[in-house]
Amino acid sequence: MAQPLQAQVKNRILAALPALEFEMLARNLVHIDLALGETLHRAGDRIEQVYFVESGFISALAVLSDGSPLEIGLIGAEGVAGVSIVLGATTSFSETMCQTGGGAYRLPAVALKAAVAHAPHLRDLLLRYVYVFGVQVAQTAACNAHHELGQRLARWLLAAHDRSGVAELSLTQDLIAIMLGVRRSTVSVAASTLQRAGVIRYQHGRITIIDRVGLENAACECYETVAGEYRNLFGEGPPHIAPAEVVAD
Amino acid sequence: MAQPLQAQVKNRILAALPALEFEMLARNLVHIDLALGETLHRAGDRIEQVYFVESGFISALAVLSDGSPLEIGLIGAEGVAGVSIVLGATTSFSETMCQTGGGAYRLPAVALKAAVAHAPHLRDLLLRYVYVFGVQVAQTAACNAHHELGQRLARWLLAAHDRSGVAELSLTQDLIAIMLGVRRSTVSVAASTLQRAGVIRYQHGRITIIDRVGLENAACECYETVAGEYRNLFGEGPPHIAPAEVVAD
DNA sequence: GCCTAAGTGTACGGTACCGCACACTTGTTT
DNA sequence: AAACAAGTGTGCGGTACCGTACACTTAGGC
Repeated sequence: MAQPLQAQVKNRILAALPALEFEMLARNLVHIDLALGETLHRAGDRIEQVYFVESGFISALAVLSDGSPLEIGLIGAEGVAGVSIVLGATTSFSETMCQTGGGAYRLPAVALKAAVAHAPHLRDLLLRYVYVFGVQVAQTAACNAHHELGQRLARWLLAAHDRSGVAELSLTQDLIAIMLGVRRSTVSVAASTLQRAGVIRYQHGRITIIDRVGLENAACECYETVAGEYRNLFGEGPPHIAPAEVVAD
Repeated sequence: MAQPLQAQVKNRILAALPALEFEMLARNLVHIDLALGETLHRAGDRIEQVYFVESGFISALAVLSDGSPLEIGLIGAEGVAGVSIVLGATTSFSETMCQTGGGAYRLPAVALKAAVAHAPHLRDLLLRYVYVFGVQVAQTAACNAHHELGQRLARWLLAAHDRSGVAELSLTQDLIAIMLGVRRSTVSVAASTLQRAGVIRYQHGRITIIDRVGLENAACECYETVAGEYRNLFGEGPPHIAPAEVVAD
């Protein structure tokens, strides 16, 4: 398991670091494959490792005492799972799990904490990421209270599309329903509406985004609000980015 | 307007600082009175000042594009409004406004940024506060999706009670309805249920908490989850703190 | 090809809250 | 004391989603 070359790293935080700071981490970065459904952090457990996502995306979930999880944010190649250790947290409030299969660079939490103390660019980037992720969570709170499932579903699909970079996602309605905190049958109705409108297509755990613009029109404002914050994270992007390149909502 | 003496400061972050670090801020701290309904930061505006709350409490609101606000978090004497500048943000995502009347120490954002660079305890405390506030927001997202208004109302009243430290609050059902993102008439029903149960009493914009334990029983788990995080913020408190002393959810 | 599990469509009574309206009560102003 | 604004209780049709159940379709293993 050789050290990664920064030029080959897809994670945008790692890629944006000055070479010197990247080298501080590189020794401890281990590339791992993420299986579909794999849990990275369990709610309440110590954060031993952090994960710089390379491909696929990760859900951060709040787990209520009755055991029902609910998604509070998505993490893709723009981010890190377990980043709250840079705020001084030692345990994980949320559960983080991979929804798609993918890859990530794993780094011991202690290594990140140590590096942050001597790598100002890394620290600033991570703190800015914390901020943007916080915006995502806050917008989700408002969205959950105010917007209908059809809009929320469209928003979520867009976010998943942005992060995974692929138009065909392996996702069951069952899973989506858990993420959004609604019945599976409710998702079924909303999804078939989107399908009839021709913006998505799906069969048996495979959702394909056909008409991205149509999906954006079907989504609530929350998508664009959060997407704008993410665009600012790594400096201004072009006004319109190809879907697979976008890092958004 | 003399410099504040640290011993007299009620804000828990300022009070917890080493004397040396407090002195770095003291020159620029200005005590101000917060009027009921006063807005401290407007969504999207630059953060020019931050506010270390001394008394009363402040709501952080997400404002949707249709103009409807929704509360994402409460800030009391345990916290700071505008703290996201320590994450590198320059503008405010949320709107912050005072719900109660109260007081705060105002500090120019640039002064805080400058101090943070040379005051490690201040920086660590602020980052930990950011973390706990984030937990509050995340729990609110889940709560909005899953819990009924009766529970959410009880949770909110407990949080307001903790932060203000007084059992009698000047709050109309109208205001609460906006915070919780529901109709005023829905609050009316839930509130009168709590009143009939004898846990609160209210008339004409004045709510009194009579039975705190009863209120805790009526609230969802979200109260206690977040309260626990806040207890950890300044080190472990005693297992049971007198209501007026609690800094919670 | 057949069997089974996984995934999806649909139905149906029930409930929480919406959206709106209006009457009533309380405190304040003059 | 009268007038008024602010705050609250209540009603009522409408809707989104719950909770649950069941039938149907598709993919994959044998």
